[in-house]
Order: sequence, then structure tokens, then C-alpha cells
Amino acid sequence: MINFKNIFLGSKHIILYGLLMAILVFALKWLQWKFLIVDNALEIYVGLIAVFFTILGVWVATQLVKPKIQTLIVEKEVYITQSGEFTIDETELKKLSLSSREYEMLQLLAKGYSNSDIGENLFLSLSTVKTHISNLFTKMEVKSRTQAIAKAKRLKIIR
Amino acid sequence: MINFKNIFLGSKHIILYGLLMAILVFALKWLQWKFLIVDNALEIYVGLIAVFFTILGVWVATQLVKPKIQTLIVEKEVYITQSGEFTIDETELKKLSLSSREYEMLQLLAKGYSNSDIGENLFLSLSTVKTHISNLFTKMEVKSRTQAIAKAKRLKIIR
DNA sequence: AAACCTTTCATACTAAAGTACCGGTTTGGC
DNA sequence: GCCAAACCGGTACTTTAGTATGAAAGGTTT
Repeated sequence: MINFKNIFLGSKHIILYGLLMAILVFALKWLQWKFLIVDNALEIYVGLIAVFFTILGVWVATQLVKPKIQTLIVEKEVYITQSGEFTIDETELKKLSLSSREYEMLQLLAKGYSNSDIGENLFLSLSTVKTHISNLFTKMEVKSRTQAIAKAKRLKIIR
Repeated sequence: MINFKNIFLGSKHIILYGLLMAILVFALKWLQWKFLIVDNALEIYVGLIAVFFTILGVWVATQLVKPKIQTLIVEKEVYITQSGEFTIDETELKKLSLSSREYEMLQLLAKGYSNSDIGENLFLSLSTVKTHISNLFTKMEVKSRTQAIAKAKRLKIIR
């Protein structure tokens, strides 16, 4: 996991700090100019003191400050075998955009019905059954009823 | 999870920093003014500078310290769909007394293979495949490949 | 109203599946 | 060695499946 905070503090922070120091120096210089209260030696001295004690502060802190604790939550996947409960994959089913008759054909196909069986069951002519099944195959991109059954089961669109 | 620290450092941090610097500048100016009049107190001035920058250094360091990562493992339940615990009904399979080739045919039938597909796969002639499948149908007491597939799945003799 | 999809049915045809019967080889058990 | 079963392959035939194309009725959407 990327720690944005570290990146921020690791590089930009230091740059920012340096810049602020530079600005401070210039600000002091400007103030010095403006108020003509001049004591260059003192400014340099104070600046060195500042830098030194800043570094000292950092060093002291790194030696004494307790390390921060960041909690990283890791999800461990526990697999639970769910017995039997079959659910139709509605997403996959909608993708195919089958008509109701076509889906009906598919269900009966999977039951092992022949074309004439289906016709007799749904009171349709053999021609009609063939037409529906042919269209079904086109939509499912298969070439035979057995392929249709295999694919339908794989996609979980029939039980 | 929202990291308040990032928000703080992201925008308010800079403002705070600026404010601190402004205060510092004015403080220095004030001190400079004061101790130019009260000359002997240079040590106090430098001391204050030292203290201030030490604190600043500590503060910077605490911001820079790399957080120690504590890993917390949380269990997440994942439901895996049926296939995990499918077992072939050996009893039903033995009842049919299929030969190894016949059973092989059945498995490929269920995959949606055509007779010629099977032939090419197993390096058998179409005639041989037909013979095996025909014998398979007789043993299974079915009349078509789709019926064979349906029955085989019902009896749980194929996956 | 026109365009589109679904459903129904038809004919004609090709491709594949399935049956029946045949011959031959191999393999494992008695 | 013999027998039964499995295995491999073939021919011939019937049946079923699948494709192509068209047509008509009904519903929905634009």
C-alpha cells in the first residue's frame, strides 16, 4: 500500500522547509534594510544557532519519539463452500438478449428434448421450433444443441 | 479510511507553517528591538532562538518519522460456488457398466463435442465414434446425445 | 406511419446424428 | 486354448438436426 503521507513528508516537506528558511532569511534581510537596525554578525550568528538547534531538535526527536503505529488491515479470505444453492447468472443471461421463446427452447434442450418433443410440449410446429433454436444458436454463438447446453451451463443461465 | 493527517498536512499545514513563520519573524524583530536597547541580554535572545528552533526541529522530526506499520488480519468470508464439492456417483456409474471408451465419449458429449470433433480428438474414425456412442446410448437407455447428457448429469456420473 | 422485434409457420436443402450389420484385432479371465 | 468383452473400422441406411429464405401477424418504439 502506498503511503502518501510519507511521500509528501519525505520530499516535498523538506523542500518546503528549505524554501521557508530561505524566505525567512530574505524577510530578515528586508526587515534589516527597512529599519536600518543593522548588525550583520548577529544575524548570521542567530541563523547558525537556528540551523544548529533545528538539527539538534530533529536528532533528539528521532532518538526519543516513539514510532508512530499505522494499522494496516489485511483481509484474509476464508473460503466457505456453499452447498447446492444454484442461482441463475442474470447478467450473463441479459447479455445474450434471448427472447422468451428462445430461452424456453434452451431449457427444454438441456432436458434432452428433441425438436419434435419440444413442438409437442409447447404445441408448436417442428418448423417453429427449428426457427427458434436456430436463432438461439446464432445469439449464443454455437453450432449445435450440445454446445448450447454446455455453454448455458458454463454461463449458469440454466439449472 | 479517511486520513485526517493527510488533510491537515495537505492544506492547513502550509497555512500553519506560514503563520508560524510570520510569528517568528515578528518575534525576532521584537526581540531584536528589545535587546538592542537592553544590550546585555543577548544570551537570552540566543537561548530563545535555540529553544524555538529545537522545538521546531522536534516538530519537523515527528512529522518526518516513518510510521511503523502494524498489520491487522481480518477474516473475510468468501462464498465459493458449488463446484468445489462435486463428486461422481460411482454407484450409478458402475450400474451402467460402461466401457472406458464409452465413458470417454459421454464426457466429450457433455462438453458439446460433435462426433467428428471426438474422432479428431481421440484419433478415431467417425465410424468408431458412432459405434461407441450408439453402444453408450443402448447402455444408458437413451435415444440421443442430449438425453445422454441430461441423464448423466442427473445421475451425477459426469461433472 | 414506419421500423423493428417476436412469434408463428412453411419449403427446400445440407449436414450431422443415429441404427444396423458386418468384419477384424486385442485383451483379460477361466 | 477358448470365450467374452472391448476396441477399431467400414458400408448402408434412416432419422434428426440445422440452415436459408420467405411470409404473415402482433407488439413496441421512434
